Amino acid sequence: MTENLVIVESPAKAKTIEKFLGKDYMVVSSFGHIRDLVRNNLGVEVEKGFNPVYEVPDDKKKVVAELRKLADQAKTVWIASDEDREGEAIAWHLIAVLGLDPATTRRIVFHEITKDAITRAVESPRQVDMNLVNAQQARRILDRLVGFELSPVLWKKVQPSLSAGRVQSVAVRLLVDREREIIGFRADSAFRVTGSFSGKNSEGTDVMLRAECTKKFTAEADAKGFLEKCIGSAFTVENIVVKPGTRSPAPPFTTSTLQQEAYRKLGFSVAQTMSVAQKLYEGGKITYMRTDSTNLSMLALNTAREVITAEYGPGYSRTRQFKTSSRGAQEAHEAIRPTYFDRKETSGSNNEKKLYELIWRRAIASQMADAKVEKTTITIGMSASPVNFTATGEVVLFDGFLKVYTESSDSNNAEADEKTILPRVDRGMDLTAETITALQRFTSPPPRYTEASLVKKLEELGIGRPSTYAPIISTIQSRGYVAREDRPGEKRTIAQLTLTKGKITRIEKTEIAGKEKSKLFPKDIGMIVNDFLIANFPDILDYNFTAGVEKEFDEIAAGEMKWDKMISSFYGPFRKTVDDSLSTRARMTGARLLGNDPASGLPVSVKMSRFGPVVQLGEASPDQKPRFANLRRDQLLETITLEEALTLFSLPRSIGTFEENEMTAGVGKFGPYVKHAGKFYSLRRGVDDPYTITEERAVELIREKREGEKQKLISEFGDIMVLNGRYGPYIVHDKTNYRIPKGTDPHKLTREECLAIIEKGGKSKSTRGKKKK
DNA sequence: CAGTGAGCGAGCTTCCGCTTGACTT
Repeated sequence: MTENLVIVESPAKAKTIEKFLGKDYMVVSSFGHIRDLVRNNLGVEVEKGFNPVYEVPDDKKKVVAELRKLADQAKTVWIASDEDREGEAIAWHLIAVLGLDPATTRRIVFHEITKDAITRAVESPRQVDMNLVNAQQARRILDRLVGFELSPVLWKKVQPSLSAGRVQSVAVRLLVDREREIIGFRADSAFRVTGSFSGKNSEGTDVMLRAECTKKFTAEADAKGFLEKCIGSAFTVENIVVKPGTRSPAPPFTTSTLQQEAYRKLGFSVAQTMSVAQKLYEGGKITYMRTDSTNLSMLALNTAREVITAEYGPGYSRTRQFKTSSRGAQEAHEAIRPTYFDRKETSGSNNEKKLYELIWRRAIASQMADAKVEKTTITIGMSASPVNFTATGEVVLFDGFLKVYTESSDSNNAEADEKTILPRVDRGMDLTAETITALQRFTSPPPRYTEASLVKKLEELGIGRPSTYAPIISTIQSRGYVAREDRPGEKRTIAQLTLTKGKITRIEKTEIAGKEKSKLFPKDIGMIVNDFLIANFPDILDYNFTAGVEKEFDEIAAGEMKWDKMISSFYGPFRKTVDDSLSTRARMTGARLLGNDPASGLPVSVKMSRFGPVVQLGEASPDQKPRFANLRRDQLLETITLEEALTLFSLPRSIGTFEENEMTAGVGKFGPYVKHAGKFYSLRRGVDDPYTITEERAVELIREKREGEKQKLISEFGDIMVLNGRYGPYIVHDKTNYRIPKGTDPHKLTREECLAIIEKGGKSKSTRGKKKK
């Protein structure tokens, strides 16, 4: 018989709390929500006042049965789910599903996980706040109505199995809008003039100084004219301005900022960051990783101060509490920080070590003193023109938090971040221009989103929650709306004029523009769905839709609005728009006529087909079948030209012979390939191109694959093979794979030993052929 | 196992937010 049963949301939290509460208390976890709207239909009885129809999902049945058993045996049940909308709803569902008495069940909340805080919480139990629960139900029902009414419209008007929702559709819109800005962008260029100056200062020291001209020249002739003026001009230090400044540390991590910095500093994807953080959390090394709060507990502030004082000295410590700035934050948890500040490093995998250190540094730095800097600007005047040159530099007088941590920025402009130290110069000092160069610089389009910068934007708009950022990124990719891709970029020519020793020379350089690494690109189906949704449901696709409904959820939580009234006033007009779009709108295919093929005179068009974007040559008629070709990964229906479309018909093409057999290059089910003697060889993504691949390279690929196959095969006994696979060596027999017992050398296995393993049925459980639920 | 691309129609797809394992050829 348990005296007290405490239910929390997370098992790791249960473990720590149990230690503080002593033996009269048993602490267990609900593993998040235990009940949800039914899965296979709308789950909302619209006619009955939007009555929600709940069920316990299959994967929660076990937890619920266990909780029910424990609750029956306990004298008092305490529900300690998080103190936010979702947590309150979990408490309410628990009471309903476990058949608890609302009057005697005690609802408590922990503000931090310390003995004091927990004892205090236990001393002041309350009852479930139904207004907060209703705000959650309204949120849940609205999301279900939007998702389950919009998606079927897409199935009818665009393609089956597509999806739309309050969050994902706006995430896709951000990417599509940005892509169109990039498509419409025309780069301008201007000449940036920089000079290297030399002189002798009042101490008699020779100094060199690089400075930038304050004027930019659009036309090359103007830049050249300016350089000509520089010949014979006198240069003088006109002014020196020294300004003190301070820099402050960033707040400790939230989910969103952790994802951004782990991407920028460690190259982690959003999902990777969360899975590594989960490991650290389960190991008790960091606090909870799904949080929107920058708040630190009193205990954390105090121990951080002790560690900083001991490690760096009292001058480096400055205790601060940060205000959470993000929209719609619910602050049920602390910021992400190390559980123990005195542990600078941790054990575990390399990634765990790296992420832990990042979290440690960020949290410690947030409790450190400001850095003191001195910014110097030197202005150089010239006799031949009113135009100036300026040099700026920065000196760190006191490093403060910079000793531990500097936040990275998203800009790929490393030059702009560079801080230089300037030499000592004096006002009125004469300078000689050693070289002056005018370099052509192009403006850049707005940057494409990375996974992490998209999360940042969503958070700014108050869309999505810490627990959903990673799933959102994954959903919009798995629906095919967007894809994470690299682009090699294109070469372009830039001009450079250099003035040295009274002579101007001109050279041309090349630079790579538009190179992208691991960026999110909208795909055709994403753009078509986006345009359809904006045309028909502009309100829901509005960037401020979530902010608007959140305001109403807050009113429901405050008891100032009825939840069913809010839902009803949304659903009326929404439902009408759904019906209108179903009855009036035509199918969307993104079709475009590009022109006519000069060779055959046939019309050339593009559209979204059942299997993806295609270019079509000719029209379907009883006596003629049109030809089709797939678009390339880096092409869009919206921007492809007639010329580009026509080259897509040149595959498969012959590229030469090898060992007396013809080689052809093409694109098949599994991507670009070279075919030779009936066998296929995949091309390397990002390296090879079926349109341009040479005979030599194709032969190289064939040889590489043959070599690889040799390595893969460890031994062969007729119908039994020992192979090297992705997860180590294994045995194949009769199309089934068998695990090799640990400690066995796969190279020494005999046919008899293999048979024994097969007999024993050391079968690896294969899900092949089975449908995943 | 290196396509397909029409149209019919059955039956299926789908949301967001809270939490962990399962399970890899």
